[in-house]
Amino acid sequence: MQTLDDIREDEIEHDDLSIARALEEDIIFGRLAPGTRLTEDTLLARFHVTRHFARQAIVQLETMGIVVRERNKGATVRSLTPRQVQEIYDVRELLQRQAALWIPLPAPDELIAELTALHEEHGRHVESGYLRGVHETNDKFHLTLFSACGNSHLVQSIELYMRLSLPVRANSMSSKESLRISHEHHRLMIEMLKGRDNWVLAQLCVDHLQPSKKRYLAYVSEN
Amino acid sequence: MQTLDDIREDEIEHDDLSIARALEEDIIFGRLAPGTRLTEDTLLARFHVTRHFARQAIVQLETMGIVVRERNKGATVRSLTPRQVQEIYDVRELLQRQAALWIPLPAPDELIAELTALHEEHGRHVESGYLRGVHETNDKFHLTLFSACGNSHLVQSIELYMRLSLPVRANSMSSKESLRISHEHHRLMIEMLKGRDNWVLAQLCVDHLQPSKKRYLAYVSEN
DNA sequence: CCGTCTCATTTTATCGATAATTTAAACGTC
DNA sequence: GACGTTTAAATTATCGATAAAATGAGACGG
Repeated sequence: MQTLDDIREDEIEHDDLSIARALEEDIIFGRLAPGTRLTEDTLLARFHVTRHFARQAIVQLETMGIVVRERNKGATVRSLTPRQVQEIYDVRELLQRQAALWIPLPAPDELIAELTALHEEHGRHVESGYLRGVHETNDKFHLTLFSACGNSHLVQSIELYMRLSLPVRANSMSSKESLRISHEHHRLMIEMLKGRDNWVLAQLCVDHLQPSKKRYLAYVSEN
Repeated sequence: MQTLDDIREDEIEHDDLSIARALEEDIIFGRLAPGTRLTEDTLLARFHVTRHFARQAIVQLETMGIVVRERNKGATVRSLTPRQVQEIYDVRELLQRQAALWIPLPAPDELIAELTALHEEHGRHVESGYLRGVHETNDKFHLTLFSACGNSHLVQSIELYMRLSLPVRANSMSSKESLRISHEHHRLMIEMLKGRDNWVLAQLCVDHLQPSKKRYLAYVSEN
């Protein structure tokens, strides 16, 4: 397997936020396994920044919940027990269901248009196998959708839990079939936004979360 | 009014977390009004720590959500618009209701005992007018109660939103009458934990939030 | 061979100093 | 007197160096 030291990013200028984002991506694409140690010096070498920024990036990752830090011991990529996964998804479902219920239906045309555009881009990335794009448009699609509920704090919390479940969702990125199913779900959501039934929409949003959760739990139980 | 510069804490040794806690207290007791500027040098002088810790304390406060930072401009105590207050409380109610619904009833004796002890301490602080103690035992009471739901992530989010609503709850600390009402609510909650009806308990937990929210919204609308 | 006690190495935590940025005031011009 | 420009003060951001802590390897006694 590729180790952290093999990766170099010479050209780009990094600040702590862009480092955090890069590492976040490494995690979702499985380049950084849960439990991996994250030393300051490694980041320092990889991103060519001062200790200050490497450090800040790590505290960033900590507040984003995708890394855990122990005093005087440094950071490791967070690894989730099945119990934690269940807890996180229970809260995720709670938050996303409520957000869906709060969206005023039928949704305005601009929102439909915006989501449709994202949906099409998402589809293109799925077919071309460009995983980074899939991930980005997927998250943006959901965030845009849920923002329609009108409660920015709720959306922020949803975003937090999307990040917490990053390692869980990583698995599902590998199979094109599951990506297509996910894409189809999105289409249905847009359809529902044109209607008037919040409950169906909410149920759809909750169901949408199940596949990757189940796949992950099945995966860890057999290992 | 007392300004930040008037406060000195010479004796005590501070780290960034204890500074954050001290400032958190200042906010809930109204010593630090929303919108107040928080410069590093001020903290430096007040707590006699190096710039490093003052700085870390501020980023702590930022992630706790009780301070906002603008790049190259520093931090100010977060001030909430009525809209934001409404949003925060909507999510708070959602989270706390669900936590209450998830608590297995009837609750085990140890939990009842623990909560009863906290409840009595809370009562003593209310009567003696020791506000710091009231605040601490109050928060501990709710956290202990909600922890019984078995979902630590949900509890963490509840904690976050308790902090976000700090400025709102500050108002309610001033009147002993409202503290007594709150205390009575707690007693009822303990009673409900002995029973089997999650829905009544949940409703109680939601109702418990209303007074301070309403008082705050009424307060800002007349100013 | 096992434990445990140095000691060197690795890694994180802290510090003081300097650089960069913003803010506000002083100044001059029209 | 209003407006734009320059300068000085205040404040935050960044840096490199040093201190402190944890880790692991090897030495030593049992």
